[in-house]
Amino acid sequence: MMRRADRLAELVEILRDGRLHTARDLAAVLEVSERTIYRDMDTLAASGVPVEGERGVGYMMREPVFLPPLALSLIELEALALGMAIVGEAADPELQVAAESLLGKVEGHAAVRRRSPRKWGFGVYAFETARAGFVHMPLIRRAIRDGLVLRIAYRSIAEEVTERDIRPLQTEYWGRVWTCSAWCELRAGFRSFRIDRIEKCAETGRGFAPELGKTIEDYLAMSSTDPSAREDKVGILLR
Amino acid sequence: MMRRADRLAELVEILRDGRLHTARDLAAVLEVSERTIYRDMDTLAASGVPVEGERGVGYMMREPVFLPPLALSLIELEALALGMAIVGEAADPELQVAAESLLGKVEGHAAVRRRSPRKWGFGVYAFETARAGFVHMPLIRRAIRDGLVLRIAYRSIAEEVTERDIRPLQTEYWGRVWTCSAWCELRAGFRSFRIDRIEKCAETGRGFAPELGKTIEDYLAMSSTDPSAREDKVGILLR
DNA sequence: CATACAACTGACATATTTCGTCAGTTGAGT
DNA sequence: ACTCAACTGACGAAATATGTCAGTTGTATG
Repeated sequence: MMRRADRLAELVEILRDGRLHTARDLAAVLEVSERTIYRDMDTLAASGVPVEGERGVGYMMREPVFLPPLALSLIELEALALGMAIVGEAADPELQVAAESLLGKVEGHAAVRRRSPRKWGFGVYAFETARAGFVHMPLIRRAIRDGLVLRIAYRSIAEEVTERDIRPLQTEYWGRVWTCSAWCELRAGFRSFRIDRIEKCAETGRGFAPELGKTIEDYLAMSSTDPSAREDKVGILLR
Repeated sequence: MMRRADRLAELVEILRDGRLHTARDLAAVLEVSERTIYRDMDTLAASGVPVEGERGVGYMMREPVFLPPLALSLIELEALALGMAIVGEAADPELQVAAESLLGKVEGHAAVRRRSPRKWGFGVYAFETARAGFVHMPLIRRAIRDGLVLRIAYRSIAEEVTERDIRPLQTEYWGRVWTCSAWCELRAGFRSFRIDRIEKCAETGRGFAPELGKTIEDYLAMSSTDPSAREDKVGILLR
């Protein structure tokens, strides 16, 4: 029972690697006929999975997707709604849109009962400073994902502007501002940059691979050795 | 195609009302035999949906669940992960657990490719003040959901402690502290309480229904007429 | 205690869906 | 022209789902 549904899920799981797959290969892996694969592709496409096939080439997925589990509890739903509300308020437009769309899908699917006009018993109010520098965040996120070296113009607390190449490792949210931790090629060390103080930000065209002593793990290991560092940082970041 | 799957989804949709349903009624609505309903219930239970049947009584769902849509994009996944990270850091344990469990389900299901040890390129660091008063939040959330009057002991900024009955309407997250907006029966007006300053909090046993002039809509309509109110509030809340 | 109710279970025949096979067509690149 | 691989339609075989029937087993109620 349900073997078909399982196969569809596994198909998506395979296609998530973003690479090319022929129906023949998929049929071999899943131990069904090619015909079945073609039918499954129809089903997936009809369900909104962005899979595309090209004659003579194979199948690929436009963008990675994932299939969530099938049951969330009320409290998980509430956590989701709160999280999306915060993201919608405190993150850059790219993530805002995603958060809205995600919550929309969820609410749209849970369409039946509607207890009150205001469904979720909370509001989220972020600070203006969190919004400054949002323009750079999509690029920074992509740089973290794909390992791109960025060139930024940064205005320090002392109002001095420096231009430098950085290898972004992680962004941090402090409830009021966003920062980006990176390996700074100018200073040859780890630095954290308040994203609202980044004046320019562009790709250099160079990429970077994880390098001993320059990875996010190294950075986190370093910071965690000094227990006072975190509190200090908060103080500095938010004054 | 997929008629069975659709029926299962509709079954959950019906059971979401949290009330009692007999197999006979469900069979009538879905236009299948009772036997099929029993088989479907097996399937749902096997899929982790918390549905329980009691002989001689009927079927009920322990806690409301919902079935998410089947495809999320990468950026939506990232928004979800960020949201859950923030909730996990800045909300009370009940929501923390839910956020963790939700993200766990999602990641567990998307188990295959794992580009790097650190999957999400961000960290979230909340303030200690956000954590104070967390003990009361589950009760407050329930009171908002179910319309319960609460009796609280509140220590004002001036350090005066008052005891009062309130009708909680909404909680707000300000990036650093949580507040609860409520109709205050003592002052006969809307008040916002910093949750970390609530010393005691208990049910009164009384409930309340939406009442003209005392609803969350009235409150929001009122606050929005004064554009400066919000900024003031932030200043006060966060000093 | 008897009765009603409704969840459950097993068996078996029937209906429906799903799958494999085969025999094509189409479109793109070489 | 040729290859590759996505696509399509048809049809029978296999697997699955469903209805019917005939029970059993807890729970609640008079």
